[in-house]
Amino acid sequence: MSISSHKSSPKKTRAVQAPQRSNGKLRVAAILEGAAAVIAEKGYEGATMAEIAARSGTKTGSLYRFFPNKESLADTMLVSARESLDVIFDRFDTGVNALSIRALADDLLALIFELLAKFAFVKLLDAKDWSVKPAEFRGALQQRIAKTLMIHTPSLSKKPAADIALVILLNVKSVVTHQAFFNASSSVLEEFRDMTRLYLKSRLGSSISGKKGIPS
Amino acid sequence: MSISSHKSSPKKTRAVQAPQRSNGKLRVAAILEGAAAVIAEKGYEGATMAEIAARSGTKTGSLYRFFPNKESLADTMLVSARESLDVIFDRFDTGVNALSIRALADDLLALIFELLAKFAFVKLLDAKDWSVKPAEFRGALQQRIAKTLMIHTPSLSKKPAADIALVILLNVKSVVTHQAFFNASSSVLEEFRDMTRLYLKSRLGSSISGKKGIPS
Amino acid sequence: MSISSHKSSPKKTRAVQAPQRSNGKLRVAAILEGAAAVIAEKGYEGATMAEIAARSGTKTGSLYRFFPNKESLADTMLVSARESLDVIFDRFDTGVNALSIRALADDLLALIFELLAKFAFVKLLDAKDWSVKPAEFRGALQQRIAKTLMIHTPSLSKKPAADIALVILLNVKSVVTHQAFFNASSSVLEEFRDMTRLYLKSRLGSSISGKKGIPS
Amino acid sequence: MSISSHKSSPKKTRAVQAPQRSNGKLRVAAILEGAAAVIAEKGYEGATMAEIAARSGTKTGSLYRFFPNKESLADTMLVSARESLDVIFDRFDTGVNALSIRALADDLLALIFELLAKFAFVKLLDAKDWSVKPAEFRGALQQRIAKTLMIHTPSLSKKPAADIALVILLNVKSVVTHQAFFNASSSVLEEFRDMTRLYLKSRLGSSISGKKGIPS
DNA sequence: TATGAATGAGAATTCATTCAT
DNA sequence: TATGAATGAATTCTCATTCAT
Repeated sequence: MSISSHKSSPKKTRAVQAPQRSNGKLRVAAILEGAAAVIAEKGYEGATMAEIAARSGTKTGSLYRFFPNKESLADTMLVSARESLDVIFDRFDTGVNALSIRALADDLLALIFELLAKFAFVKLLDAKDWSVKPAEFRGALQQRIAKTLMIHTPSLSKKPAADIALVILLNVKSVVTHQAFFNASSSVLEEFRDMTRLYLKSRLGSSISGKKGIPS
Repeated sequence: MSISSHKSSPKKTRAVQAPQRSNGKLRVAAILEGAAAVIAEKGYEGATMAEIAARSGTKTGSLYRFFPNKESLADTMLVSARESLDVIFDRFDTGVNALSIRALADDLLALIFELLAKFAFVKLLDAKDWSVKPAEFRGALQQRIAKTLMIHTPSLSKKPAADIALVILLNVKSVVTHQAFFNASSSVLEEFRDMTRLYLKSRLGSSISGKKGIPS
Repeated sequence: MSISSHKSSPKKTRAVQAPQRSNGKLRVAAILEGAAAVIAEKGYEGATMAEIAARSGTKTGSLYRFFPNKESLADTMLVSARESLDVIFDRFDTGVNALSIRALADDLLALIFELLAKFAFVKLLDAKDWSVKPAEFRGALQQRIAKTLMIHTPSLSKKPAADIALVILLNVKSVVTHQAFFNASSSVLEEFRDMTRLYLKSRLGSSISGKKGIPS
Repeated sequence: MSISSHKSSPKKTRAVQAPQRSNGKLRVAAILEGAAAVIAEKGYEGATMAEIAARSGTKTGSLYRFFPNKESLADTMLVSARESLDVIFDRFDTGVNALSIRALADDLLALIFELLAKFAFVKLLDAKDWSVKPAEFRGALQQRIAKTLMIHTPSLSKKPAADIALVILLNVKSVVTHQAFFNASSSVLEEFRDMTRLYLKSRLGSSISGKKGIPS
């Protein structure tokens, strides 16, 4: 997959190559890493190509060798993040059937929490988006959560699953962004975990099939 | 669009385009209003002094007669918003004792929702803050919510009240920012209302003092 | 007429004002003059905003106060040139009836020559155009010449008049650009004058109405 | 598209995309060809080394193995074009004696027209030159035309021959650049052909030596 | 020898802030 | 006092040219 496979808006078409030497691959990796860091910190608009370059040990000119513009650089980050999604969730789904609702809430929260930490740059649902890609990513994540919910509770139909997934996602997001501001290891996480348990029990618990553990 | 028309927002003196014989107070008010509008729309970084001036019926030069720089202008906006807080909440507190937990959840949600709509410029908990003031505002809002909770449930002590307040605040924030992206009339609002009810019942309901209405 | 009245391509819409203080008007005039000089010398692409600014005694930032971008700056030059056209030609038309064909050729050539010298920046029919404006200007000039020809020789119909006008225009252009390269006061001008006489006689002379002087 | 298919252009070895085991000569030829194509299309400034490389089936790095810089690459192009001149004109001169003035005008025009099409990259007499080489090429072409004129009309002395040659050259140039802008099948070509006939008759016709065909 | 990759010097454009009238 | 105007620093993006492998 060529790095520059972003049709996006009718930007200029320049010859931008995927890296072909090991050196180049390293450089691209460094750039993506630097970009992730800077964007996570300052947001898309706030991140400057100069700082991304500096944090990658390059000069801006080199950025443009691999990415046609700032947008495509940020988009590429998201695309690769999206590819990790399935891997991570598929593994999670393996054991999901055995979980009590409470455990499901806890583990799902932890999983997504980790995910958002890893892909901090997403700044999910924040400010203005820089392209369609962030929305696509959010959508993909939501749907993936919904899928997992339906695996756990097969009686759940599509629409409510999507709704519940969104709520869970937003809950994690709340904690994440809050921690960014009050890095205090406050008790918020506990509160949200508890609230999510309550919520999930109310939504998934109606399937009286008591097979899954005893209610807390 | 308010969740439930609790209290229609006041007058709302629109910025005047026509030459405005400057009573300093009026001019400052117009500027703050213009700034609020522009920042709500574009965020702090995205807002330009030129546009703020235009939307206030002034010129950039005049902005600097009243505010030394962009940051102080935005900060002042926040400070004046913070002053409104007490007024609004004090009125709300009047009737809060009579509310069932469910009603408390609903009304509090509606109130904060309105508040965030009115002070949209805060872009609460979003991206990078431009100074300490946004955080201070968030803190003030959280504390004010906590105070109201303690009025409703006197047995509640400070720390848990603050935690609960934060959760409620973040819940509203989730709905607000989500709506900004999917202005779809999605069912998210319902979900969050319900979740908040569950959460509040679990947190405030332990005070068995059944005086407050019948459980839903 | 606002300076920035260029709808052109969907460029960003920034607040660009026409100058309102005498100082500003002077500055704009200086800018246009500087731009004309630089563009005449280096062409549109070759001209940098920095050099235009320098030659106008300004900084690039000020350029953008009056013109939203490079293109509109160049276009404005052309628009004002186009406005001069009618004035100049109308005066010329006054006496055109009395001219012999030979004199018509000579005087018309001289007039257009002067014009192109004055509006050297047009670099008529050269390289890539920067917008539609140059083509419009060329078209306007051609049509204006054609009109004059039809005044002189009323029997001339529209199409041939336009053709002849184009040839004359291109002849002048040849001389002008050639002189730019071989600034030698070579005899080219004489040659072209003579050729144009021959050509005009062949095209306009068929109207045997000998009223206009004796053939050379 | 040639005026009249006097001589179909030679082989025209297309640039090869496939890995080209570099016989230096071949590689250089491919580069020159690519450069000619790109420069003809975008002009000297507009042509990028990257695009020239791409169109030559090479990489920019290799360009610099054969040419020290962009200018020398373009210059070399011109030099090789200049060498073709004599070949083409010598063949033309063979039959030139038999031509009537009218035929001379027509054939010469056609020949130069083809030439300029073939060496389109010259963008003759356009905007700023990139070095002295373009001027030299123009001079060489002019002199070669003058030589042909003197072969046809031996009584013609050097200076007038040069003048006439320049006029003819500029006439073709006018048509060429005009067509670049109004690719319309306009009647300009006819007009210029006719004008050139008139002009040549006036300049060469004085040598009453009626040997050459009947006047049209 | 061929060629990915690196880079430094611009270029256009934006904007907060200052200042003269 | 109000406000046009001036400007310098920053930002995105481009490209000829150099270099290491």
